[in-house]
Amino acid sequence: MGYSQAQKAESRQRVLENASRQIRENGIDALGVADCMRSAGLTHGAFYGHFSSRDALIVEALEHAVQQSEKRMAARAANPDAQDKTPLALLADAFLNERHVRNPGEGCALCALAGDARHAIPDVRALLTRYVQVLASRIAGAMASDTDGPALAIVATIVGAVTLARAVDDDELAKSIIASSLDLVMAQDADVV
Amino acid sequence: MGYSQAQKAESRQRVLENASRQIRENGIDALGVADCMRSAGLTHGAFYGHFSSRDALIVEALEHAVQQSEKRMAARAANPDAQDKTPLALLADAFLNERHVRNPGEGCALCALAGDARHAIPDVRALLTRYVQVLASRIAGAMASDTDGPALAIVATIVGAVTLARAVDDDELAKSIIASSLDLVMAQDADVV
DNA sequence: TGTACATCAGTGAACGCGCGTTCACTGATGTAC
DNA sequence: TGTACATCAGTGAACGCGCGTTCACTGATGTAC
Repeated sequence: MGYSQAQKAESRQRVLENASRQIRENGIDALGVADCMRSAGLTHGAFYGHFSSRDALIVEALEHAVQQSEKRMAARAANPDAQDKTPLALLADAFLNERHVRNPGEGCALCALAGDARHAIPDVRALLTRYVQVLASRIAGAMASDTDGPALAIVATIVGAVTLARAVDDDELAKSIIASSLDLVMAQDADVV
Repeated sequence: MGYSQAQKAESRQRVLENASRQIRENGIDALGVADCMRSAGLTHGAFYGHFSSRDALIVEALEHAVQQSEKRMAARAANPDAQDKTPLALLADAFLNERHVRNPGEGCALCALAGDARHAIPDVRALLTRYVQVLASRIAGAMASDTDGPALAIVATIVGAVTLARAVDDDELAKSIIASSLDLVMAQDADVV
């Protein structure tokens, strides 16, 4: 066939972005080498020209997803619109909404893969561990109170709510989980004792 | 070889209990037919004398885990010791402790499998959905307030906290997640506005 | 600028492996006489 | 109570299949002259 050098970089990027979406959508175990190559318009044989192994792709795809999330968080924090909302409300809304629940492939990597992390390779656990800390410090920074106390609990509530809303087979229950959790998180904004 | 009828029932129970522990410990995908037969002291060929398929075993093993958790919750609610703790504190302590985090195989099926549910067969999702509702109504019943509002959020916080504590590769962070989440849950006991 | 050729992105067949599942077989159990 | 035999829990080899990985090959790209 013949492909230019520029096309190779594009191919690689396409594979990476597809894999990043697929692991969030279907889980790490479900990512097949042939699958993600096919969805990038290639055959499986070309895979090892781009990545040294399936595990290497998974780590890079997760890095991509995490970076994407962190960029979005930074952009949202710097964004001056919606000034009627507190910083914590802005952050919580970004995770606890129906669109995010319905589209794991484009959403937060931690919400999508928290359950997979325990069984994943060390690099994956390390990446998600760091992301937990980044998320917690963003939450701590967005809160009225100056203690870091509830930040990790809020991360737990957000991840648990999104995970459960996606887990249950009842749409109404899923909505209630999100609504109830959003209320609980927001309540932490006010009560500086 | 030759085995009595009573032994067959014992074998089946052993396979079921092993599978129930294994799916909580390693996830649903990781449960192999040969693995769980071997850990029950049998060879893989005998499997289909007990269960019609791998999926059928998974559903029964999960049912077993859920029933076990529900029994334990009922027993704890009826247990009169530790009267210095509120009913909600008793419930929260049962999930948010280091022993539970360290031993997913003997713990709550929802905390262990919330992330897997999204990719699992409908029967598994249905079982875990019901369990979410059972847990939420137990929490609602244990609270001072008479509104069901925060119950689902507390379920989310508990499941998220246990999932994250098991996910991260840093023991201190895991402990902080549990401690912070326990504080957040306990705080819901007091503030009847 | 035009030609010859080395490079290398991508193809598709093939590999070993582990999995869920099937099945012919074994031999103690437990029933029928 | 003792014997003959059907039952059936468990064994272990075999099956098809999909997976990650390898590799000989193809043909346009892009460089050297």
